[in-house]
Amino acid sequence: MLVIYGMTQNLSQISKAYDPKQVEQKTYRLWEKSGFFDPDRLPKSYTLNPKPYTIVIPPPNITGSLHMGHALNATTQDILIRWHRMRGFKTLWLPGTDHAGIATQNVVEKELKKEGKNRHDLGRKKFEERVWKWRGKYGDIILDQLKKLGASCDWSRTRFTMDPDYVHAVLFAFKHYFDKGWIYRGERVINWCPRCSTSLSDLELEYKEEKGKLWYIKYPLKDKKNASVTVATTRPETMLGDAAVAVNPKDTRYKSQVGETLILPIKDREIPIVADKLVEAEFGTGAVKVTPNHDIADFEISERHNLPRYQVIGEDGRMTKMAGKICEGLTTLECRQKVVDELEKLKLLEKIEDYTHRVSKCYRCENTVEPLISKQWFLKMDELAKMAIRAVKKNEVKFHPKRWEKVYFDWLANTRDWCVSRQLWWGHQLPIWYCENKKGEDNYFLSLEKPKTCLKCKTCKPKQDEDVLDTWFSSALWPFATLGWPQKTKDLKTFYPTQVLSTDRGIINLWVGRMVFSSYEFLNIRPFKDVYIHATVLTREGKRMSKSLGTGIDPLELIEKYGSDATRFGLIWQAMGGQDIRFAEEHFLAGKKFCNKMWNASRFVLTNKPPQIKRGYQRRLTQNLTKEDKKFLKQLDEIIATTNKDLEQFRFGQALHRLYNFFWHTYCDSYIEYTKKQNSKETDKLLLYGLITSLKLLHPFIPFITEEIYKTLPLKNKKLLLIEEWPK
RNA sequence: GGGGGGUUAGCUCAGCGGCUAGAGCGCCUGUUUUACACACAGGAGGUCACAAGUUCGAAUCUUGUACUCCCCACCA
Repeated sequence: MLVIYGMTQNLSQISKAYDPKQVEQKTYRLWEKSGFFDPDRLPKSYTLNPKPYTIVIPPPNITGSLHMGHALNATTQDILIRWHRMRGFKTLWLPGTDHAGIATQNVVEKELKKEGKNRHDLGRKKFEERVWKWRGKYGDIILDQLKKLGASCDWSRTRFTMDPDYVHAVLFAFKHYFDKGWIYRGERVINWCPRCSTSLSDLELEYKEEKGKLWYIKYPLKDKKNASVTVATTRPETMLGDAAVAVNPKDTRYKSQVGETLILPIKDREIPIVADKLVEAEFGTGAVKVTPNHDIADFEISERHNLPRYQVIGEDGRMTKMAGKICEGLTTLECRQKVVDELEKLKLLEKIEDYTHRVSKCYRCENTVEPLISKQWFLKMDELAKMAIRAVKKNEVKFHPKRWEKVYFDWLANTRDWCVSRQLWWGHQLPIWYCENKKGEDNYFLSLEKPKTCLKCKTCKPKQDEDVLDTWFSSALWPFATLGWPQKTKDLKTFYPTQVLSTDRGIINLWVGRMVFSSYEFLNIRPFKDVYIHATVLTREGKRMSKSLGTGIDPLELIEKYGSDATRFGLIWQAMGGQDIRFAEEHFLAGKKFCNKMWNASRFVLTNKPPQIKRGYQRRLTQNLTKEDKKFLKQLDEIIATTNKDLEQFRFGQALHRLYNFFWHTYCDSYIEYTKKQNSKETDKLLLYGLITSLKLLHPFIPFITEEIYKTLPLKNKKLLLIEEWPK
């Protein structure tokens, strides 16, 4: 019989092997019940030194379920959070989810498709209701999964980007930019996904190499019989919308021909030859067809040369009336064949070459993106981008590892104005209203509420713009909108700015940059001090993990198999600061073994007449100790120091390796073995003290088992390890 | 086209100017030594991608080469 934690327990009751299933759920409930995830409910000692420490979680999509990236990122953040909480900071980890406009809309549309319906059958309102219903059912699944991992988020502060308060913040921000004159409506060639019927930003594209052809087409000169200029194109169907042929101004082959007129085949339209620096003389024949409405580069050329515009492809991805009778209504691919056939008949097809090129795809549905001219809303980026650059240049925001700032700078320095409108139904609808009576460009106004009367004509019932905002427009406000902005809330005052943003390298520009400038614009302060870019988890073969390819690994299966602590261990064990980690299951096994080792070492210490020591017991070098004791104390001091240092520098893997080594070899192999031959009260105390310290140091990494063992320690006035004092 | 990683034991990775190059997993031999066989004791296994250079000394620094992965970009 032995006395553990104030109650009598049989030795046989303590299992020889550690079983995470017996511990993890139970322990998580204990933490939740304690309320200590909520910084306002932390014990008094935490309010004496009210230094806040805040991390906002990168809000996962409501379509998501936990994948390896989330698991690694959540563990990383939880380590930082638990470490700081134990160090006495007023610690907040704020969770939440993102409505993820296009992604979620697609999921619900797929569901509808199974019922043989589409969103237009329902209508906008019913469709939105349907998405809300979907969200209610599946929207928080991933947050529940994070709990399985041990994430110590303050769930009472969970936010969603479509919460009423959050919607208000988004519209408030839009109005701010609008009033400043930074929001404008314009016609541009944008990336259009015909399947999703929406515009996409450049960052929302994915590229795929595709084998195609390069067609060489002769465009006859108007005034010279039998003479022509040959252009090369991968998309012959777009020639129906050509407005010119362009050559490089320095290209001697064409110099004399600039200004002459060509006859566009099939359409028999007269088009000029223009000189533009964008054209590369080396490509194809050095002469390029210019299709202003269906190519971003061509649009720019057309602006410089004042060319007319012909819209030959519609938003449905089919050829328009303007394409001509023989092509109208055809898909672009059907039309391509038609055009090629016609050209052959006219003997204007010089040659066809095989050609592999990059095709833009929608990042959500993988359909080929169609560049189209369209009226969209833009946010001026020049000032904002400058702010974002300055913040990092002045070290107010730091990237870890540092090299990622280059990705950030490169994008910001070259970015165009941000197309913030999306033709979706799920999202924050633009607070723009159109007058029914007024014509022309000055026919709209902004109103956050539904206007009672039209601000333009005072008589009509204005119609709201149907577009919604880019989902990233709302996530750009995440760090402060979640804390109550634009209201001057207590939370905002207490917890803002946040300390660390931990995220994936894939969204440095999509998200991080935009949060930085938003924060400076609205609060004149950085949103976070450190941006930690965590490793990307790849397959064992070094390929991207992908659900659709079936190469993904489900972290929940790992938790099931090895336990949550071992899963965290396995991820962090490999997170050495490099960019990629290949999935290797043996590291999770190592985690499981390590937990077992801790379990048994603790069993040994606690079943061998453990000494009674006080909770705040601090052993320091004194003359009463043996040589071995002193050595161990020194090693203990060292591991405390290196753990702190590693964590300060985001060296999570290194910290864990050192702790592993310390616990297994220094503590178990060396010190425990030594104490077996030793009969000294001081040594026994030190042995227990060493265990306590190890539990504390390891708690941020493997919180469940350390908490469970701590529970059984013979300490007076014990608290949860969750809020115990970090070793000094 | 531009940029950034990587190449070290069978596998996944540390080490990034200086003791016989390390860990986990795997493998081999032994041990049921009363915390742990998810363990312990011991062991095999590496021209640190290649080449040249700097240095008293290089896996570590420089340059080049090869292979590989990832970003970005308006080569139609």
